[in-house]
Amino acid sequence: MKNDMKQDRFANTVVVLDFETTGLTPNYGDRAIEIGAVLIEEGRVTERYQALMNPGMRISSFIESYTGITNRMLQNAPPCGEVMEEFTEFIGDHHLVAHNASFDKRFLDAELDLINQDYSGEFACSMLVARRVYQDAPNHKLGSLVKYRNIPNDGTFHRALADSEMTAKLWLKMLEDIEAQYNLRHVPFSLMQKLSRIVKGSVANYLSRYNKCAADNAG
DNA sequence: TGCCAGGCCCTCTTTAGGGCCTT
Repeated sequence: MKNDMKQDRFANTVVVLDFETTGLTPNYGDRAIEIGAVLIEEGRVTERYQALMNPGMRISSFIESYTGITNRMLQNAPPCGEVMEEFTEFIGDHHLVAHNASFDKRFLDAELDLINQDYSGEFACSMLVARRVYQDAPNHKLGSLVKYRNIPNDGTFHRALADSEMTAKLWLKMLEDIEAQYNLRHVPFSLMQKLSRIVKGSVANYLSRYNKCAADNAG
């Protein structure tokens, strides 16, 4: 715990990303059709990235209706490889956040594999943290959590940049809520990763120990 | 056109099953 606190005391810069895709799994040939991402630095969004990409196949009517992204819109979009090449520059070596991160990580890994690219940051999942921190929420879908915490939004959902902006606001709200509720000055990325993994009901216990450790370090 | 997954978590559990969440 002490090492975590030293390691990233000042490293809360993260890229929050969201993919729109042709389906649920790259293992069955699904591809990314849109990437949206924002960079959070010092508790605010400082940069944005959004791009449609042509997956080389027609997308289903379900996806057209779910995302509002049509085959026509993708017709003249650059190919996935071209966009992902550019996107790797955006993410750099930052840590990464996504809502249900295992989904976005699978697509990021699959698309980057195809162009022999990689990334060095670690993932954290806003959904898993929210399940711990907002146990009274009706459910932990992104839209529900945005409503639950009264996070301002323009009503756009299931588009990559809008969802990544929403996830970023949720992430910042969770940091704020955790800091206020557990009297913490700073909640580093690694602590958010840990919170998503501890068993239900032990958030308070874990943070109380974390607080004591912080006090010992200060002393 | 319609289908497909996987990690996490809870419980009526651990030699398992099913819901949640993402598109």
